[in-house]
Amino acid sequence: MKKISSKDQALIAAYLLNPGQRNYEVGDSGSWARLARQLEEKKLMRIFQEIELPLMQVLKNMEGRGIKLDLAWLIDLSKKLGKRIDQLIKQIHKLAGIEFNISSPKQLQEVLFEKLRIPTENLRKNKKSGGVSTAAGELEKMRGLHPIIELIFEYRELTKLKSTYVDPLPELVSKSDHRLHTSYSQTVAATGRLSSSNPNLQNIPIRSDLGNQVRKAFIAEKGNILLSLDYSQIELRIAASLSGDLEMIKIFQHGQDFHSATAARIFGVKEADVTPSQRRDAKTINFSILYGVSAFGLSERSDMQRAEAAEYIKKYYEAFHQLKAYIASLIQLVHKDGLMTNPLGRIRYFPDIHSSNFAIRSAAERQAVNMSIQSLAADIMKMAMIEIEKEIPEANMLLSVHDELVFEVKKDKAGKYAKLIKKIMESVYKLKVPIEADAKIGENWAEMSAIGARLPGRQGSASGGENTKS
DNA sequence: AACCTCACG
DNA sequence: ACGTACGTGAGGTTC
Repeated sequence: MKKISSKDQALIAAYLLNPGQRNYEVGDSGSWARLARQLEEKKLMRIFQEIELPLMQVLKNMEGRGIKLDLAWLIDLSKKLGKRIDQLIKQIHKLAGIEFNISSPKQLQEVLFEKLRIPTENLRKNKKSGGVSTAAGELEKMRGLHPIIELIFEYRELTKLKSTYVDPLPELVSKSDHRLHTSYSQTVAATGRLSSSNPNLQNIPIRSDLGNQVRKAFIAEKGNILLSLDYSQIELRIAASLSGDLEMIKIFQHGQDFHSATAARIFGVKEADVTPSQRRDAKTINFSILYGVSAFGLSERSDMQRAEAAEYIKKYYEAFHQLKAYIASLIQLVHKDGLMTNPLGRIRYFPDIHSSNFAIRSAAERQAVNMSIQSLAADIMKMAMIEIEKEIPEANMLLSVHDELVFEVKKDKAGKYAKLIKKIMESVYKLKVPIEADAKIGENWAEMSAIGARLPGRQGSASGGENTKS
C-alpha cells in the first residue's frame, strides 16, 4: 500500500487555500513553510489538520478494500443488452429510412429535423455548435410526434448503461483480490466534496429499473452483507439551520416529512391531503431552491408551467421567509468579499461575482449560495467518516457517495454496526435541527431494506418512484 | 481536445 | 431586460 507523502499534504494545503483550480503548483522544497503560513492566515489550519489530513488515511483504506462484483451477472446483462440494442438499431434505421450512427448527435439531428421534419422551434440549441439539441429533455418535447423518439430513448439508456458500466466494470476488477477499487480525490471539487474515478463509483445507476440491474452487481462477500447509511435531507436541514428559518426548523424538529410539509404550504392544502404529484413537485422545488433556480429553469425541468412555477416559488418564500432573507444576505456577502466560507472556515473564491455579464455574475451568486450549504454537508460527512473509521474499522467502510456510506459487515453483526454508525453520523456535528441517517442492509446495493429504529408505516420503498424528473 | 450527452448526489 | 439549477466523471463522435 502506498504511503501518504508530504507532497500529497502540500497538494491539499494548496487546494484548501483556493479550491476550484484544477492544477495546484506545489514546489518541492521550502514551500511548506509558506503554505503553512497561508493556512494560518486564512484560518484553514483546523480543517487541514482535523479533517483533510486524517481523511487521507480513511480514503486509502477504502480504496484498498474495494468492493465485490457479481461478474457472471454483469456478463449475462451485457449479452441481453447487446441483443436488444441490435434490435433497436434495426428498427430505428427502418423508421428513418436510412442507416446512420444513432450515437452521433450530428447524424441524429439530420435524421430527426431534416429527413423526418420534426419541428424545432421549441427546442434548445447546443451551447457551442449552435445545432439543435437532441438531449433527453428536448427529445421529451418530441414524444408522440414520431414513433422513432421512443426507440431513441431506449437506445440511449441501454447503450449508456452497457458502455459506461456493464462492459468496463468487470475489466477493472483487480486480478489479485478480485475486487473493484475506485480512487477518491480530495482536491477536485470546489465545494469540498470528494470525487471518485477509475471507476467512478459515485454515479452507479439507481433511478431506472434497468439501472438497478447494474447496481445489483455490487455484492458482499460470502457470510457478509452490505450496510448502507444515508443522511436524510442533509442539505435542507443545513439550510434550515444556517438560515435559522423557524418554519423549516419546526418541520424538522417535529420529524415531519419535509417534502409533504412543503407541498402543504405551497399548494395550500392540509398535509394529510397532499397528493403524490404535489409531493413530487414540492421535492423538485426544494432542490431547486438550493441551486438558486429561476421560474423558467424550474418549468423547464418539471411539468409545471412557467407562471405556475413562479407562483410556487413565491409561495415557498412566503412560507420560509427567513430562508429567503438568508439567501439574500449570502449574495450580499459574496459581492462584498468575493469569497464564501462555511461555518468550519472552508473557503471558495468567486472572482466572477464582479463580472459585468449578467449570466456570469448570476451563476457566481448561485454557486456561492450553494457552496455554503453543500460544503457543510461535505464536511459533516468527512468528519463522520473519520470518526467511524477510528472507532469501528471492522465495519469495513467501502464507499462514500456524498450523503451515503456503504459498509461490508458480517451478517450477524449488521444490526450492531448500523446502530453504532448511525449514532456517529447523527452526532458528529450539531445543527439547530436533528441530523438523521437511515440504515439499510442487503445482499446487493440495489435491493436493500430498512433496519433500525424507524417510524412504522412510513418509510421509503427500496426502489425509486418518488424521483424528481431528470 | 472539444463537444454533446448522461450517470449520480 | 437580462438568461435561465449546484457539484462531479466518463463514453462516443468529430475535428
